[in-house]
Amino acid sequence: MDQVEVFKALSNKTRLQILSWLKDPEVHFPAQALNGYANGVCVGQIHAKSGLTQSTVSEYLSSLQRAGLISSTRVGQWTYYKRNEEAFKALSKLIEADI
Amino acid sequence: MDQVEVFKALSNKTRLQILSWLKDPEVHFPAQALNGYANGVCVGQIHAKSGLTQSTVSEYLSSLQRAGLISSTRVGQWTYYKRNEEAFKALSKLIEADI
DNA sequence: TTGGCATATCGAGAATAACCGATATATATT
DNA sequence: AATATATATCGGTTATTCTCGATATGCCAA
Repeated sequence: MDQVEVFKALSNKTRLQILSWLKDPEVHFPAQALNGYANGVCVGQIHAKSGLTQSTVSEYLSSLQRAGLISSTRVGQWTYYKRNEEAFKALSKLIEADI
Repeated sequence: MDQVEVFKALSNKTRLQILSWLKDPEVHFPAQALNGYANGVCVGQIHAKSGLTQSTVSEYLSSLQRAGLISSTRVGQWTYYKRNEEAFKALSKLIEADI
Protein backbone atom coordinates (compact mmCIF):
# COMPACT_ATOMS: atom_id res chain seq x y z
CA MET A 1 0.00 0.00 0.00
CA ASP A 2 1.54 3.28 -1.16
CA GLN A 3 0.38 5.64 1.57
CA VAL A 4 0.82 8.84 -0.37
CA GLU A 5 -1.10 7.40 -3.33
CA VAL A 6 -3.95 6.32 -1.05
CA PHE A 7 -4.21 9.70 0.64
CA LYS A 8 -4.05 11.50 -2.70
CA ALA A 9 -6.89 9.36 -3.97
CA LEU A 10 -8.92 10.36 -0.92
CA SER A 11 -8.08 14.08 -1.30
CA ASN A 12 -11.01 14.96 -3.52
CA LYS A 13 -14.64 15.66 -2.74
CA THR A 14 -16.04 13.80 -5.72
CA ARG A 15 -13.90 10.72 -5.17
CA LEU A 16 -15.00 10.61 -1.52
CA GLN A 17 -18.57 10.96 -2.73
CA ILE A 18 -18.17 8.04 -5.12
CA LEU A 19 -16.80 5.87 -2.32
CA SER A 20 -19.75 6.83 -0.18
CA TRP A 21 -22.22 5.93 -2.96
CA LEU A 22 -20.51 2.58 -3.43
CA LYS A 23 -20.95 1.84 0.25
CA ASP A 24 -24.70 1.48 -0.27
CA PRO A 25 -25.22 0.90 -3.95
CA GLU A 26 -28.84 -0.22 -3.60
CA VAL A 27 -29.67 3.14 -2.02
CA HIS A 28 -27.83 5.29 -4.54
CA PHE A 29 -28.17 3.48 -7.84
CA PRO A 30 -31.02 1.92 -9.82
CA ALA A 31 -31.14 -1.87 -9.87
CA GLN A 32 -28.34 -3.59 -11.73
CA ALA A 33 -29.44 -6.18 -14.24
CA LEU A 34 -26.45 -8.39 -13.72
CA ASN A 35 -25.96 -10.25 -10.47
CA GLY A 36 -27.54 -7.56 -8.31
CA TYR A 37 -24.84 -5.35 -6.85
CA ALA A 38 -22.35 -8.17 -6.32
CA ASN A 39 -20.07 -6.92 -9.08
CA GLY A 40 -20.48 -3.34 -7.98
CA VAL A 41 -21.83 -0.48 -10.08
CA CYS A 42 -20.97 0.36 -13.66
CA VAL A 43 -19.19 3.53 -14.72
CA GLY A 44 -22.18 5.02 -16.49
CA GLN A 45 -24.33 5.03 -13.37
CA ILE A 46 -21.61 6.66 -11.33
CA HIS A 47 -21.06 9.19 -14.10
CA ALA A 48 -24.79 9.98 -14.21
CA LYS A 49 -24.81 11.07 -10.56
CA SER A 50 -21.47 12.81 -10.50
CA GLY A 51 -21.99 16.01 -12.45
CA LEU A 52 -18.60 15.55 -14.11
CA THR A 53 -17.73 14.26 -17.55
CA GLN A 54 -17.39 10.60 -18.39
CA SER A 55 -13.66 10.92 -18.91
CA THR A 56 -13.13 12.53 -15.54
CA VAL A 57 -15.15 9.88 -13.75
CA SER A 58 -13.28 7.12 -15.55
CA GLU A 59 -9.99 8.69 -14.52
CA TYR A 60 -11.16 9.04 -10.90
CA LEU A 61 -12.19 5.40 -10.77
CA SER A 62 -8.80 4.39 -12.14
CA SER A 63 -7.00 6.39 -9.48
CA LEU A 64 -9.11 4.86 -6.71
CA GLN A 65 -8.32 1.45 -8.14
CA ARG A 66 -4.58 2.18 -8.40
CA ALA A 67 -4.71 3.10 -4.73
CA GLY A 68 -6.32 -0.28 -4.02
CA LEU A 69 -9.53 1.21 -2.64
CA ILE A 70 -11.84 -0.26 -5.28
CA SER A 71 -11.68 -3.11 -7.77
CA SER A 72 -13.23 -3.62 -11.17
CA THR A 73 -14.91 -6.42 -13.09
CA ARG A 74 -15.52 -6.23 -16.79
CA VAL A 75 -18.76 -7.82 -17.98
CA GLY A 76 -19.55 -7.34 -21.64
CA GLN A 77 -19.40 -3.65 -22.42
CA TRP A 78 -19.64 -2.67 -18.79
CA THR A 79 -17.02 -2.21 -16.15
CA TYR A 80 -18.31 -2.63 -12.63
CA TYR A 81 -16.53 -1.08 -9.69
CA LYS A 82 -16.95 -1.98 -6.04
CA ARG A 83 -15.23 -1.08 -2.81
CA ASN A 84 -12.37 -3.11 -1.46
CA GLU A 85 -13.39 -3.16 2.20
CA GLU A 86 -10.18 -4.88 3.28
CA ALA A 87 -8.24 -1.85 2.09
CA PHE A 88 -10.31 0.46 4.27
CA LYS A 89 -9.85 -1.79 7.29
CA ALA A 90 -6.13 -1.88 6.66
CA LEU A 91 -6.00 1.90 6.27
CA SER A 92 -7.91 2.41 9.49
CA LYS A 93 -5.47 0.17 11.35
CA LEU A 94 -2.52 1.85 9.69
CA ILE A 95 -3.65 5.24 10.92
CA GLU A 96 -4.39 3.89 14.36
CA ALA A 97 -1.01 2.22 14.74
CA ASP A 98 1.61 3.52 12.34
CA ILE A 99 0.98 6.98 10.99
CA MET B 1 -12.86 17.89 10.50
CA ASP B 2 -12.55 18.74 6.81
CA GLN B 3 -11.84 15.34 5.32
CA VAL B 4 -10.33 16.59 2.08
CA GLU B 5 -8.01 18.93 3.97
CA VAL B 6 -6.88 16.10 6.24
CA PHE B 7 -6.17 13.74 3.37
CA LYS B 8 -4.32 16.46 1.45
CA ALA B 9 -2.15 17.11 4.46
CA LEU B 10 -1.32 13.40 4.55
CA SER B 11 -0.58 13.25 0.80
CA ASN B 12 3.09 14.11 1.03
CA LYS B 13 6.09 11.98 1.90
CA THR B 14 7.85 14.64 3.98
CA ARG B 15 4.74 15.51 5.97
CA LEU B 16 4.17 11.82 6.74
CA GLN B 17 7.81 11.62 7.78
CA ILE B 18 7.42 14.56 10.13
CA LEU B 19 4.37 12.94 11.73
CA SER B 20 6.35 9.77 12.17
CA TRP B 21 9.24 11.64 13.81
CA LEU B 22 6.83 13.38 16.17
CA LYS B 23 5.46 10.01 17.23
CA ASP B 24 8.75 9.26 19.05
CA PRO B 25 10.45 12.59 19.58
CA GLU B 26 12.99 11.26 22.09
CA VAL B 27 14.24 8.82 19.44
CA HIS B 28 14.43 11.30 16.59
CA PHE B 29 15.40 14.58 18.19
CA PRO B 30 18.06 15.75 20.62
CA ALA B 31 16.88 16.55 24.13
CA GLN B 32 14.65 19.59 24.49
CA ALA B 33 15.68 22.06 27.15
CA LEU B 34 12.16 23.07 27.97
CA ASN B 35 9.80 20.65 29.68
CA GLY B 36 11.20 17.56 27.97
CA TYR B 37 9.09 16.71 24.94
CA ALA B 38 5.80 17.66 26.55
CA ASN B 39 5.40 20.70 24.32
CA GLY B 40 6.56 18.81 21.27
CA VAL B 41 9.52 19.65 19.09
CA CYS B 42 10.52 23.05 17.76
CA VAL B 43 10.55 23.95 14.08
CA GLY B 44 14.32 24.23 13.82
CA GLN B 45 14.88 20.62 14.87
CA ILE B 46 12.33 19.35 12.41
CA HIS B 47 13.84 21.55 9.74
CA ALA B 48 17.32 20.18 10.49
CA LYS B 49 16.27 16.62 9.73
CA SER B 50 14.03 17.34 6.80
CA GLY B 51 16.37 18.26 3.97
CA LEU B 52 13.99 21.04 2.93
CA THR B 53 14.19 24.77 3.54
CA GLN B 54 12.95 26.42 6.70
CA SER B 55 10.12 28.14 4.85
CA THR B 56 8.87 24.89 3.36
CA VAL B 57 8.95 23.12 6.70
CA SER B 58 7.12 25.99 8.37
CA GLU B 59 4.47 25.85 5.66
CA TYR B 60 4.13 22.06 6.03
CA LEU B 61 3.67 22.37 9.77
CA SER B 62 0.99 25.00 9.24
CA SER B 63 -0.89 22.75 6.86
CA LEU B 64 -0.74 19.83 9.27
CA GLN B 65 -2.04 22.13 11.97
CA ARG B 66 -4.83 23.50 9.79
CA ALA B 67 -5.88 19.90 9.23
CA GLY B 68 -5.97 19.42 13.01
CA LEU B 69 -3.28 16.72 13.03
CA ILE B 70 -0.77 18.67 15.14
CA SER B 71 -0.91 21.60 17.53
CA SER B 72 1.58 24.30 18.42
CA THR B 73 2.77 26.05 21.53
CA ARG B 74 4.83 29.19 21.41
CA VAL B 75 7.50 29.45 24.12
CA GLY B 76 9.81 32.41 23.79
CA GLN B 77 11.30 32.43 20.32
CA TRP B 78 10.39 28.83 19.71
CA THR B 79 7.26 27.23 18.36
CA TYR B 80 6.82 23.64 19.47
CA TYR B 81 4.67 21.26 17.51
CA LYS B 82 3.26 17.98 18.72
CA ARG B 83 0.83 15.41 17.41
CA ASN B 84 -2.84 15.60 18.20
CA GLU B 85 -3.45 11.92 18.88
CA GLU B 86 -7.20 12.39 19.24
CA ALA B 87 -7.32 13.50 15.63
CA PHE B 88 -5.63 10.30 14.48
CA LYS B 89 -8.00 8.17 16.54
CA ALA B 90 -10.95 10.05 15.10
CA LEU B 91 -9.60 9.65 11.58
CA SER B 92 -9.08 5.94 12.08
CA LYS B 93 -12.67 5.54 13.25
CA LEU B 94 -13.94 7.72 10.43
CA ILE B 95 -12.30 5.48 7.86
CA GLU B 96 -13.51 2.37 9.60
CA ALA B 97 -17.11 3.54 9.80
CA ASP B 98 -17.93 6.36 7.42
CA ILE B 99 -15.68 6.65 4.42
C1' DT C 1 -18.89 -5.85 -41.25
C1' DT C 2 -21.12 -1.92 -40.07
C1' DG C 3 -23.02 0.70 -36.54
C1' DG C 4 -23.94 1.67 -31.80
C1' DC C 5 -23.03 1.92 -26.85
C1' DA C 6 -19.72 1.79 -22.75
C1' DT C 7 -15.42 2.82 -21.23
C1' DA C 8 -10.59 4.28 -21.59
C1' DT C 9 -7.09 7.24 -23.12
C1' DC C 10 -5.07 11.57 -25.03
C1' DG C 11 -4.01 16.42 -25.27
C1' DA C 12 -4.76 20.79 -23.34
C1' DG C 13 -5.91 24.84 -20.23
C1' DA C 14 -6.61 26.39 -15.68
C1' DA C 15 -6.00 25.80 -10.84
C1' DT C 16 -3.39 24.10 -7.05
C1' DA C 17 0.73 22.30 -4.65
C1' DA C 18 5.76 21.90 -4.01
C1' DC C 19 9.39 24.05 -3.22
C1' DC C 20 12.77 27.94 -3.03
C1' DG C 21 15.16 32.54 -1.63
C1' DA C 22 14.28 36.84 0.40
C1' DT C 23 12.17 39.40 3.77
C1' DA C 24 9.21 40.40 7.72
C1' DT C 25 7.94 39.67 12.51
C1' DA C 26 8.58 38.13 17.24
C1' DT C 27 11.33 37.39 21.05
C1' DA C 28 15.66 37.52 23.67
C1' DT C 29 20.17 39.45 24.84
C1' DT C 30 23.43 43.03 25.51
C1' DA D 1 18.42 50.77 21.13
C1' DA D 2 20.92 47.48 18.52
C1' DT D 3 21.77 42.91 17.38
C1' DA D 4 20.96 38.03 17.07
C1' DT D 5 18.02 34.02 16.66
C1' DA D 6 13.62 31.47 15.56
C1' DT D 7 9.72 31.35 12.91
C1' DA D 8 6.33 33.06 9.57
C1' DT D 9 5.07 35.11 5.38
C1' DC D 10 5.62 36.69 0.44
C1' DG D 11 6.59 36.28 -4.42
C1' DG D 12 8.12 33.34 -7.85
C1' DT D 13 9.10 28.94 -10.64
C1' DT D 14 8.16 24.39 -11.69
C1' DA D 15 5.50 20.20 -11.15
C1' DT D 16 1.14 18.12 -10.37
C1' DT D 17 -3.87 17.85 -10.29
C1' DC D 18 -8.42 18.93 -12.06
C1' DT D 19 -11.29 18.83 -15.57
C1' DC D 20 -12.71 19.10 -20.19
C1' DG D 21 -13.63 17.77 -25.28
C1' DA D 22 -12.17 14.71 -28.70
C1' DT D 23 -10.89 10.35 -30.03
C1' DA D 24 -9.66 5.52 -29.56
C1' DT D 25 -10.81 0.85 -28.09
C1' DG D 26 -13.67 -3.00 -26.85
C1' DC D 27 -17.82 -5.40 -27.06
C1' DC D 28 -22.38 -6.34 -28.87
C1' DA D 29 -26.27 -6.51 -32.35
C1' DA D 30 -28.13 -6.29 -36.85
